[in-house]
Amino acid sequence: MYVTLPTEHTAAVTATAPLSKTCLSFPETRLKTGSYLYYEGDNVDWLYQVTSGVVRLTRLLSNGRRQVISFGFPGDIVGFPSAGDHHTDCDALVDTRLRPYRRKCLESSTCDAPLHRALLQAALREISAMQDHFMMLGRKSAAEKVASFLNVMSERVGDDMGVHTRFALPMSRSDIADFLGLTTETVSRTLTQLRKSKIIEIENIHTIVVLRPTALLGLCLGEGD
Amino acid sequence: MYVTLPTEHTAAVTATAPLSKTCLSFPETRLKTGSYLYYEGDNVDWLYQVTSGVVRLTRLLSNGRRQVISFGFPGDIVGFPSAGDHHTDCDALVDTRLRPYRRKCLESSTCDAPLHRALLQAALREISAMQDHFMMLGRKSAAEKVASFLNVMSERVGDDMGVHTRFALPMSRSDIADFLGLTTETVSRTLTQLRKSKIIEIENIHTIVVLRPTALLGLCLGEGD
DNA sequence: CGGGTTCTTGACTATCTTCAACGAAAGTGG
DNA sequence: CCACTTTCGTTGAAGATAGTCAAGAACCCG
Repeated sequence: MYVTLPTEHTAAVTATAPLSKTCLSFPETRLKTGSYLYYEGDNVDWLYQVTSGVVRLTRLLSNGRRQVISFGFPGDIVGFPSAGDHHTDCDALVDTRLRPYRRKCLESSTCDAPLHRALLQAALREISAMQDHFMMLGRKSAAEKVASFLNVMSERVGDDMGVHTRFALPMSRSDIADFLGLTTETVSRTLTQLRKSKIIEIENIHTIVVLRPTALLGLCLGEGD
Repeated sequence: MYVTLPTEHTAAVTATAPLSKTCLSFPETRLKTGSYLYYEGDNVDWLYQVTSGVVRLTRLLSNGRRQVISFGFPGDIVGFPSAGDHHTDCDALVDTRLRPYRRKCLESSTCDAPLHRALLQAALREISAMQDHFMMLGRKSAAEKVASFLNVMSERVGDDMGVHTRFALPMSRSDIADFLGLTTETVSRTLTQLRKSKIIEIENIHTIVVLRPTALLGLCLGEGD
């Protein structure tokens, strides 16, 4: 999951259906909270489609700085290889199930052509979503970043409750910070501000209710000027 | 071209050789300075490999904010589609030549399997390079960003002059700023600082000489602490 | 040469980070 | 199961980094 621009209605709510029925292949992988699916530098044998739970893709810099590259929510594909290797660490934020696909199904259409096409399309969608994320990282204020993040979460995993939307934040404040290029303090302060302006309610640390979706959407684009 | 981490030696200097000899197909496209190869929203019919010159991929936000997504230098592939459409604008910074490949050669291996594989690998490399770029946008200071940018430029298009390296900056300061998530003023000030500390020489506005590559590399990783 | 754009530099300001303290939540071991 | 320890989240004050506004210099193009 990336922070894409709200204008483009990510119409298709990401589906968790199998990408192919031909070579349905392998049983789901189960991953307990905190355990790793792979590490940076590992050889890639499989790609995975998250079917339930949430994973986190991270990249570390020598001096301890960290970037959360993306979160993998149900429907997302994780594990695209570069030169055959993984380029990030991947671990589970909560108990997670993943449907494995052989790497060679991405790289060749011989074993399962529809699957090959689906994985390729997923890779291309990934590129496009990452381009939007660039804009967010490079050109948005802290308030816009946090608002955009909450907005995407609400669209992707929110429970519709009429005007309101409730969703869980399975990740920590520092995960959010490292995802958006901020500090935990700034994330926390920004959430508090959104709460005080009655745009969201912080039901508990890991549960957000969006009270005024339109106001939130406005903040994503930088209206509060 | 993205700002990747300097640790991983991008060993293979990106080659401008054709990706396939099978279906060598179409004559090179020529693009004059300032003219557009495609616009955001255009339907994708072709991908292009830059053979000479430089293109710029940009994305605009309603309020006038701009993100330069990447620069296309010789060897780079541009034009990866998302849902069949272009997701950025692309124009030429200088007179440019591009080798076109049919989109369907990316999406299916039927017409030219080696080309299909090569384009797919290029897309996967793109994802990996963009992940590094996230780190740069989200977690680096202005000085680190500019130093990293110069470092990548020097590796990609620098003329080796013994210890020194000279290269042209075909893009404006504001292109660099929009690429790195800074303002033109900050880019300019940072370059001046690098010049004053004798790490680079600004031969003229669009030509840089790296005088102390090791010092530059140090700044990329944030040594100047 | 002249006009317009781009680049640089300065002064000031805003935003975000840093450092620090405290409270809440969660994990651990007896 | 409870007390203890540790981690995580919030808040405040102070400081730094980068942005804004403005002016002048350098560059480019016709």
